[in-house]
Amino acid sequence: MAMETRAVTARTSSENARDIPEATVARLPVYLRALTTLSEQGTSTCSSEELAVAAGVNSAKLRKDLSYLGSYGTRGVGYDVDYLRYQIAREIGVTQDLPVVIVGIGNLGQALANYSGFRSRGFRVVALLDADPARHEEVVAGIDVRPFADLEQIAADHAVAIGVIATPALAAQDVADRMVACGITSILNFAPTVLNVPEQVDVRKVDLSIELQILAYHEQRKTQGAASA
Amino acid sequence: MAMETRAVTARTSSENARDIPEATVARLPVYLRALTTLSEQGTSTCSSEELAVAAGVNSAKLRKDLSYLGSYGTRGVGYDVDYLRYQIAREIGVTQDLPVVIVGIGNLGQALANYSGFRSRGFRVVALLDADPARHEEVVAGIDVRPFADLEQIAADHAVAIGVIATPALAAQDVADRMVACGITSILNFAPTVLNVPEQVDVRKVDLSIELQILAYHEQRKTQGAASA
DNA sequence: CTCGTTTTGTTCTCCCGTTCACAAACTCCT
DNA sequence: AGGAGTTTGTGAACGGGAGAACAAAACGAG
Repeated sequence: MAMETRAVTARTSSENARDIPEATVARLPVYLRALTTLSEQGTSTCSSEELAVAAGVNSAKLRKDLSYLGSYGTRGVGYDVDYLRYQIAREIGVTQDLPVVIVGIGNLGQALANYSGFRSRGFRVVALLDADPARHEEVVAGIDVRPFADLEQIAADHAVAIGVIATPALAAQDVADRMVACGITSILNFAPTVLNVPEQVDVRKVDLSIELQILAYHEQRKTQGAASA
Repeated sequence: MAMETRAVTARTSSENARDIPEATVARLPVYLRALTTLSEQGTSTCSSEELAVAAGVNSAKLRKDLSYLGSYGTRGVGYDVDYLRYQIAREIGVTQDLPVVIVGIGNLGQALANYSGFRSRGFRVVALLDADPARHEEVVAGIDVRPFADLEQIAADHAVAIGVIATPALAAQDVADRMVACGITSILNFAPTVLNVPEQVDVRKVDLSIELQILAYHEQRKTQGAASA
């Protein structure tokens, strides 16, 4: 317990594994994307200011974020785009493709299966699962839709650690339980439900109507202000 | 400029419009959803502890969040589910449906158009737009797909304030510019790009591969730790 | 070789958000 | 009517992140 607060600073032989603030971790993928774009445009070097603009953040914040990874820049010059890109990809852990399963092949699940960004950004969809037998005939994005019962076999075969839930809200908790039982330790949840999982399992949720409602709140504030003016 | 920092605390006659912390605003929709679920289960009253569990947050945080809206609970008793639900919906501004346009009717756009959660949570999709003429024949979710050029007309007819971008990354900035020109002041962006908009326009972004990459980072940390143990 | 310029890496300060802990307030039972 | 038991609402301490500002380091000109 009390030990853990110190234990995280204890280093393995790699010495590379410092703990990176959560806010920084959430921005690293944004930097990675911006660097990829710069690289595709033929830029080989960039300053923190340029990269910050491309990523939509403050340059001081960008430099501080990068400093948690190490000193990969050159003072007076800037950063080598491809080198920094590789270092960030390595830090995130997407230098080779990670296997992912998608459960729930409705409209959203199909959209996710067809999303090319997964493949190009370090992930490989190894299976599509659905509880509805009527869907097991289908092929989506070149992948057979298989029964949900196959989850255990597939997870074991491909060493899957990441699962995506795109089912209706009512099914989501059951799916999550089965995923956890299969050894999946990271879940991306699109169903509008709070998932109950063991502490060691990471869950991130994406809720479309929540995002819209946040916008609606600010929208209301704006128009209210305009009405009184 | 400098005036604005004080201006927000100036109250209109309603006196209800204090400024709510951004972190709280982001959680209000979660509480709203939890209250709806409780209401559908026939629960008429709940304590902060019960609601906190349903929403997946700490009960102290929940109470503090609600305190920004006013005192809608009863000490020693708890909260009236339907009453609190209405108060939160009113604060967010979703007591009546808000019109929304979706641009980009690919896989993701179709999934969004078919998503029933929009309608049930305070939004109404009034138009689907796509730049590809081949799609203008189609009907998705009972709504005609129309040319992107119709945006201005539709935005004016329905007083649309919220736009959803589900186009490829390259088109997103152009779409955003056109939306802003049409008077849209809130944008939900699914394209993997940083959007450049005037300060008064709110943008929220949802990036699927970024979410996965954040999970990948923690996944890597977990398995690295396991390897050394 | 030295000086000026550029840009990184880091320190310091401030602010927002979270959490604890407790007083105020309401209900119910006797 | 009064006291015991709950539960809300909030004051205060705490931790983390954001941004400004600066020192250290690299490069280039002369």
